[in-house]
Amino acid sequence: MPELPEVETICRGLDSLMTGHVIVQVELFRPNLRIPFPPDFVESLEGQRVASIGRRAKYILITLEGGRVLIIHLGMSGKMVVYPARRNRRETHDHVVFMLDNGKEVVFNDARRFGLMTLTTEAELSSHPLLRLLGPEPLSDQFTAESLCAALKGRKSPIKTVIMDNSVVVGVGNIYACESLFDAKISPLKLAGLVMPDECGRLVCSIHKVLRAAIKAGGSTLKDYVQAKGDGGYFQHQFKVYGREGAPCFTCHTPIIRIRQAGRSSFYCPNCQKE
DNA sequence: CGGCGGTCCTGTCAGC
DNA sequence: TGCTGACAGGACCGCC
Repeated sequence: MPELPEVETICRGLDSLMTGHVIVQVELFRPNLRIPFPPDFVESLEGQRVASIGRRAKYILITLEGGRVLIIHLGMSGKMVVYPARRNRRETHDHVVFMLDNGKEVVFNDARRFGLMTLTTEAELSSHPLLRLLGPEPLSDQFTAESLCAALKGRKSPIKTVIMDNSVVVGVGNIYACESLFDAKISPLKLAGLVMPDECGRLVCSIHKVLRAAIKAGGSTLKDYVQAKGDGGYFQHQFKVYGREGAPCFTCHTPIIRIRQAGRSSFYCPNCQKE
């Protein structure tokens, strides 16, 4: 499932493919994804020209010239696949097809159906229930050592769980939480409220560094991620701890261990990462 | 209010 | 080979 770097990469791909083009036809192959499609979904999109493509957290935002905004979340397994021309048949788990005025098809395919699509307007975007309570973007000026410190104050959960909390900072999923904590040399088990200001500073720097590197690499490809233009990213080759249980730490050669936190796997080096 | 576990759904892989 | 259970990149909801 795409994390923020993947979503960012997909947005860039979709921008070059869709912006300026008219969506001539929309086909739905099921009545809902994680939530139902709005009743006017198809008619609101057909005939509309794409004005711009944006992103907030892991939500893809497709703004139409008429002022409506299509919100897309890819969930765990969703992908946007582009075909050069209309096809005769569908792939398994193709749920939504957008036909463009240049003949290309943009297809939303999502095996697990944790993804969603809905509509809003530019005016209501920031107060939309899905977006309203989101914390700062990790690569924005709003996410600083000071703001992170303030958000961690008094929190009794482990730091790893807290940086995955979208009200603290958005877009840090399981992979990049593990990788950022390794880079910052902080144990995922350390209680958030005990993370010191200098560690907050390191963690913010590490989140920046890891996300930027991943975006530069075009996202990470695991199993079922496909970039908007059909290419996979290659950041997975740069993982230092994620998925490396039992393998030697690249820094100190201590075996990487895996634990379970809030139902998710955490990978870390018990020697390099301090509590 | 914060934090945790359950849940949505399907596919894949390890182990027997 | 075939079955079973664990696990997978997210995020909401309800319960304590």
